[in-house]
Amino acid sequence: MDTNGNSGRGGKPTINDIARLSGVSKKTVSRVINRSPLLNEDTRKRVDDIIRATGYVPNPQARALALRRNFLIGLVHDNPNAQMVLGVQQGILGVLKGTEYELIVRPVDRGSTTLVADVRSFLERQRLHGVVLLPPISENNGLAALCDSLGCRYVRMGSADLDDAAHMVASNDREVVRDAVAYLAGIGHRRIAIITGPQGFRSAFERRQGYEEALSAAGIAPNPGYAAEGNYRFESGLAAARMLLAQAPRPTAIFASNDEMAAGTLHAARMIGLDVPADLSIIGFDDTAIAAHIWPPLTTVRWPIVEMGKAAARKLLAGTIDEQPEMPGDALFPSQLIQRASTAPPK
Amino acid sequence: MDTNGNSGRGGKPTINDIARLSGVSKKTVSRVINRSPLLNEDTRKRVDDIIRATGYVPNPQARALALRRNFLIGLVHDNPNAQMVLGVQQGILGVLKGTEYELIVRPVDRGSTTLVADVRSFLERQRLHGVVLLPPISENNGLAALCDSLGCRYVRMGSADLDDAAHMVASNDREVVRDAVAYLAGIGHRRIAIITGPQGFRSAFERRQGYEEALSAAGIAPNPGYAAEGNYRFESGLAAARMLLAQAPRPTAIFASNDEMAAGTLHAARMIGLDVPADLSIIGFDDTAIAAHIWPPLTTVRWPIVEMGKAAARKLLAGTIDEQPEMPGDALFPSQLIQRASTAPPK
DNA sequence: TTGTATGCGTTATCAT
DNA sequence: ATGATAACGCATACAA
Repeated sequence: MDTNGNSGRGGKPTINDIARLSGVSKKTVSRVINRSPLLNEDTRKRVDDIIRATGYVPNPQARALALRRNFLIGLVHDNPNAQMVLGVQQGILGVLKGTEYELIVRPVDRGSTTLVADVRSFLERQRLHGVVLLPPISENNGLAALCDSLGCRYVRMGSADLDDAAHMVASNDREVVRDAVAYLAGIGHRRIAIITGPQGFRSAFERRQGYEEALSAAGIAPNPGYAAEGNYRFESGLAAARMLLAQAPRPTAIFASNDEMAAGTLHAARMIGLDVPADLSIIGFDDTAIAAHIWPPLTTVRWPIVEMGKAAARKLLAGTIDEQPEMPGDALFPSQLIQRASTAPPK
Repeated sequence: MDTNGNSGRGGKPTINDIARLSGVSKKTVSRVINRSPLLNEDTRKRVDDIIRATGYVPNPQARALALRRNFLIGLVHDNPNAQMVLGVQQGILGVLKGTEYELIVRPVDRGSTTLVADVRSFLERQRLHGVVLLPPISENNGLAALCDSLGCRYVRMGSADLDDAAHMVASNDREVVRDAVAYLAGIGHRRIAIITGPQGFRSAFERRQGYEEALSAAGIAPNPGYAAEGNYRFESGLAAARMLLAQAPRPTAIFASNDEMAAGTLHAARMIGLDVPADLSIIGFDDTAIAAHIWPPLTTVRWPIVEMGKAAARKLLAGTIDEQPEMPGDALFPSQLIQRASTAPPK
């Protein structure tokens, strides 16, 4: 027996109400909802009018059960960078707005040995439409394979092409760092040091590669003492910079692989009485809020993170009735060097 | 006919598989899942063993349909402050971890005339277990009433008690600002200015009240020229500070209602050659990453935002099988003054 | 304490 | 092009 359909008293209208009101079967209503091509235009319009008039909205829970798939987009990450998580969220949500999709946020522990198993049970339970994988876990090929095997769409974000265009939103870290360091060389610096990100992060690798390529292009011999590793945190930048600034001869410029470490570098310089940029030029990476607000305002690299989040969401929605038009730049996300006041020619 | 249950071939086990395997009805299995008290301990254990052995997990979509309620917690906000959104998320997710609940993030537009209608359709569609309302929209009583009428649990976060304990997680902004300004007075400042937050924000109101109460307690007559309004952004802080510093006599200390505006104040001071803290003391609010990383490190107020997010989630989960123990501090979230290097006695 | 029948609101299958 | 009927997987009412 089919009793769902509340005959107008209380509650929200169901597909049966619409069917009864428009004098068709519920399957036909379903076809209207799902934009089935094999539908008489007249009946489509008639049903559509009733839907609009009643304010009917399909029940997502029932659809999820029947389709064995939810209208949810997952954001799976290991909180590498607050600015990034929030920027990506903002981008995704901007695209999801007005669609029937919602965003569900899922932090994971990249160090855990059960990482893949955790994500698996999450995906199996929630039956998401798709997920966005943030670095560094986006670099895990096992996770991508898992999504595939579970029939869950995915898009990986990262600093290099790890996957095909449908599954990847990449920035050009290497290239832009090459430009940044070339800029330092161009204004006369020869003793240029780097504070790298932690080993195992693709972003750290790419940025260091860009640094080395720029040195090489400028004919500067790499100096092992001019490279120190940080972990993307302020304190590590401070420590790394102190080490770097203790070298003889002292570097006249430091590229820090993110803004937080650049801020640490600034503190380190100040602690030994160095003026920035007169005695030391500093370049950061990310263009977080801190970059423009410290003194001197930091020359840094701006990463179009919100746009990348949007692109990821658009790729996930491709082929659905909520499909968003692919944007021209969805394949390439050029970062750019933002020149502020922390860089100057060496004395 | 009852055919769901896949007899072991492919797919994940359903409640019917468990029922068949343990020789009971599916209703009994359902009782085990939902911890029904009226259950023979023997059968409970037997079914539980099968569940564990098979790795059975109830299908959330089916439960949602039958219960007409989802196992989702919503975070509804209007992005007032990135740090805050992320901190609350972190707190909520920390509590949700290990439970069957997930977090769904929903930005809204507080300026929209359809705000309440938007939230209504969101809640009606998703049938969330509960929502966390962030300021400033948490100050909207209509939203709280809406949640109530929809049978959706809610917790409001804010700077003052707007609701009963079960629905409110509040910080003591007024009190802590009173302490902060009293501290300035205590080290000798008499000309203390304030940069307020935007009108209409309860946090702005509370912080200003705290400022005025402290002045009054210190026997300092309020000077209208020593108050300027900002909008919580860097640029507004910069502009407000320039105005304040143009007053004669010039204030020797400025309390900025958040860190970003405090950073703007620092820039304004530097632009006219003032030394901080020798010529001007500055106190901020939030203890965002920027506070500790600018120069000089900023004296500010630390707001236990992550703990507040946790408390909100715990209140939402109260009474469920995933109930988390109430923590001692779940009613009170004392902020504290973090003394760093941007404050000193006046010259 | 446990089981039977039925509902939850949608989509899929297979007719016509 | 449209409809009748059976899934989808779990919970509730009522019976036993």
